[in-house]
Amino acid sequence: MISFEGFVLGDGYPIYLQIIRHIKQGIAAGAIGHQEEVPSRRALSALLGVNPNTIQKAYHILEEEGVIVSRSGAKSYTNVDEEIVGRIRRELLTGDTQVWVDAMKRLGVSREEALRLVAQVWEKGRES
Amino acid sequence: MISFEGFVLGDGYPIYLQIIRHIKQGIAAGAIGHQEEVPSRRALSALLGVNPNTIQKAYHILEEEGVIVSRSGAKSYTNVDEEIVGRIRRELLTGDTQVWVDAMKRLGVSREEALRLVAQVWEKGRES
DNA sequence: ATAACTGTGTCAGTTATATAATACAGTTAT
DNA sequence: ATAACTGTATTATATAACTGACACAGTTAT
Repeated sequence: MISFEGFVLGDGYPIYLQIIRHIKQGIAAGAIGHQEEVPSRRALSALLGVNPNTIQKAYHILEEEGVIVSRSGAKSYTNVDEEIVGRIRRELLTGDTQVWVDAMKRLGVSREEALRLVAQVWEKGRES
Repeated sequence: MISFEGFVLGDGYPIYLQIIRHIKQGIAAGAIGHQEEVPSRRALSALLGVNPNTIQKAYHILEEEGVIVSRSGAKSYTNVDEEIVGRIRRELLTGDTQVWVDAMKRLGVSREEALRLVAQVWEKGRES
């Protein structure tokens, strides 16, 4: 069963996208495997304190991307093969890094400064 | 006069926030100085193809933060002193880096892997 | 003074996100 | 079989972001 322990809703970013990201992160990190049970729409909506429709929206998109499989009436499960893990990992890892690097460049930060900044911020991690 | 050359609107992120960010980035990078002319609401709205109200929203927030000064009827100018530059630079630089580092940690990436990834992505820069 | 700009404000309408209240049909354990 | 779950769908409502169309007053160059 996929865990949402430690998951807290942020603001300024759509909830359904946060849920999609959380599951993709779990898959990319190897914490979520193949044929793993996904919390039901109602259970997760109750846990997070959001509307079932919001969960359904997230799950529907994940299904379109081939990450989970739903059968009407039955529980939903992850569908994780090598191709999907690779795709998600590239999407998250390279995507996030590219965004950050572009931001640093626009701020006029050199590569060396940027690397130093990372090393500095990495230590006092407030998460994970 | 503040330049919006090379500025392209992204999607999935509020336009007024993109405008605020663009100006703050210019200030943090040193490209925008003190008492510099800001494009009028109407001129920038025409340039970007968005509604004047959206520009007004961005400028209003920047004024509340003390970054620009507007006098009814006259042109608007930047207001950039040492304190403001420092505040903006910390806000963007540390903020962005923290977000990215947290994301990497959630993806189970080690500090060394992350630094290697940065070095790799830095080269083939698609911007700036 | 007057024309062309400037900032500021309001009102109505659209779209996306999220909520709320249901309903219906398929599955699964008992 | 039946109860308790599941996924799926519909309708209505609220709010934020954005658009569109104005109006009014202050500034500035001529």
